[in-house]
Amino acid sequence: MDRAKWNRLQGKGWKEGTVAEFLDLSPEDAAYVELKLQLSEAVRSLRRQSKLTQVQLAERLGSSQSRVAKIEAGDPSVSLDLLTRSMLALGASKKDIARAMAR
Amino acid sequence: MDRAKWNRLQGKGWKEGTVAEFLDLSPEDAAYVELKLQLSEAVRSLRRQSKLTQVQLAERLGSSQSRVAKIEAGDPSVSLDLLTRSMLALGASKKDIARAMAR
DNA sequence: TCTCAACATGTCGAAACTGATATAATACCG
DNA sequence: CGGTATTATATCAGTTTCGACATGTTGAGA
Repeated sequence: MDRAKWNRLQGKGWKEGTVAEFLDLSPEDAAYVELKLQLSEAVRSLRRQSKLTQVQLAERLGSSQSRVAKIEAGDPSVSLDLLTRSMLALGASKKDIARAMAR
Repeated sequence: MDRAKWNRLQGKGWKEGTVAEFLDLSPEDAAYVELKLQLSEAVRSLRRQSKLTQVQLAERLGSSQSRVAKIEAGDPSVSLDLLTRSMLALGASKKDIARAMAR
């Protein structure tokens, strides 16, 4: 998976949109991108449901507000590990995470 | 999640066993460890089903045999990202990955 | 036994990811 | 309007994870 390609994804708007078959991504790469985006959406959604600010989630994570913002923005510098740990920090179970990924 | 703690997990046998409530891990940390171990098992299982050697999977991944061995050994130096990309390289879908995680 | 393919383990420099910091938008309320 | 809380974006040095390499172990077949 190419870094530059991933970055181009960021550039465009594609807020709401479904996915990224709009670039020449292999099905594999597309699935990987989707997985990360779905988790980032799930984090934002869960955090809001929990009535937490980004600062508060950052505290639970031992991280910073700016990183939480990046997590939720689908920033390419955010790993699946961090996305997953964010879900767990919000009280999500393995099943919850699996559900968010399978969507 | 403490690095040293994760390393101690490696030390003990606990091959087959269910999980890691045998150390003082928070439910969160335990879930994170479980996720990684479940995926590493899924990778090995899928690779064998596909009749591939570690070298062949490494080629698909653009990686090396030694890293694939670590992936399947649940080595702490292996990220969820790499585990996930391994599953995808083996043809797994998002749902397949979710299934492996929810187990 | 010897050979060979498959797998395991340790190490290292390079690349990716991280928290922190600074600073800029945005939004709500007085 | 100013003030305050929340979120967004950029940058950077420290850490983690990476592929690669070297080397060791295992198991099956001759």
